[in-house]
Amino acid sequence: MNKAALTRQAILRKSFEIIYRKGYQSTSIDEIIATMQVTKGAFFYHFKNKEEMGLSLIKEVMLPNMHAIFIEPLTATADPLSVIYEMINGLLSDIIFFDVRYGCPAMNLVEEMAPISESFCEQLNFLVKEWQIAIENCLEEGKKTGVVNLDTHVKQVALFITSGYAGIRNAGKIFGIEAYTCYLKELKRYLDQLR
Amino acid sequence: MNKAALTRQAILRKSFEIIYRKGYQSTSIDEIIATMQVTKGAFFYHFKNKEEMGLSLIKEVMLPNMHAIFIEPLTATADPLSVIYEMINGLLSDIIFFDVRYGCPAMNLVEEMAPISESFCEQLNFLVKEWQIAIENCLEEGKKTGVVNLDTHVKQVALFITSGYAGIRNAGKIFGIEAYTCYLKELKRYLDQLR
DNA sequence: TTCATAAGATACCAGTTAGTATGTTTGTGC
DNA sequence: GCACAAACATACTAACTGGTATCTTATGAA
Repeated sequence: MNKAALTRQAILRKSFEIIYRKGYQSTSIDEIIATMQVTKGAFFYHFKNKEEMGLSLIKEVMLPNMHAIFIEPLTATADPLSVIYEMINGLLSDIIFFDVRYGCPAMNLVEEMAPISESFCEQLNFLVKEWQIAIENCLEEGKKTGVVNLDTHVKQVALFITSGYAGIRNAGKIFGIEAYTCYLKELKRYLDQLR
Repeated sequence: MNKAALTRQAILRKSFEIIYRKGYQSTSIDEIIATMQVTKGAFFYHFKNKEEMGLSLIKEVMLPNMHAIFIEPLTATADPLSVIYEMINGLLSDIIFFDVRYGCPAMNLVEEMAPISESFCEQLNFLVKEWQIAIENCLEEGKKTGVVNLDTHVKQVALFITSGYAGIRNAGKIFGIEAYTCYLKELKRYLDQLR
């Protein structure tokens, strides 16, 4: 990768870090470039404005990362319901990419930007839908092998699970990690009941 | 109520309206006062700064309102699980206080402010906890009358439900009301399984 | 060496932000 | 009708916002 591409990626990574903690709108370009060895000229050389940077951030940083963390675990060959539980459990246990105080970067962006930006809404819709479809496929597979009850509505369940995840990330912000462990117990009960 | 108190309340109501649509940090005092016949002097006469206004907004507008919309329905005398379902159904069907694009005012504030303000976090913790406890009591009552399965962990379930609600409000922002109806079906299934 | 372009630095602008300083009106007890 | 404080109104500031215009340096082909 050449120097220009490295600079661009560095800006995106740093932006992601700060936006995760402060939100998109409250993160200023000045703050982003101040915390790294990059100037405003460089920033606007790589992105025509703040919005283009934000959208690039979703496409080039979040989508690949989320794919690895959210969808990859679902390709495991074990019992689908355990696989789904372990994916959520893994997400909530991850303290490298996530912080209980700041919730989930993707869901935070949905909350903040979906209502006020069509472009953000589209990108985030795509991101979350991809996750849901992966869960649906996982459940469908479980139906075939007889692990998942045949009258399970996979779309409904997938939405129920992803919504629950978004919600517990929200609750974690006010209740701390105890909320996570409490939630996981009930999630397990819920998933078992789909057998 | 005297004129001063009316002015104060008018500021809080208008602030609530705008903050619901734009978020707390992105709502400027200038915008609040510009959309009503009040000046900056009046604003800072009633509130020492923006934060005090925000906290007053939670205490004096949201807490009473939420109490009426979130907790009141739970005091119905019907089957507790139906009561809980109808409360969530009522919340998601309400298009007077809520808009699918903007989600839930309370959960939005949690998402935005809990991570960056201890004071907001405390207030919102209190608000959500009150709701959860009302659900717990409702379930406990159901246990007594034999409607709710005795090995149900009421705390777990209450957290699971409130989280799900917060999450579906989030999902609604990107998927629209179809997400609500889809979610409600699975919620019903989930609640029935607690019998 | 020349020179064109990519990549980045510096300084600045116009608009917006929360907050303040200082004024004016309005109500209320006496 | 006077005193005085509560309840506002007006005008301002200092800091910050996204974005631009202009300058400088590195790179690589001819």
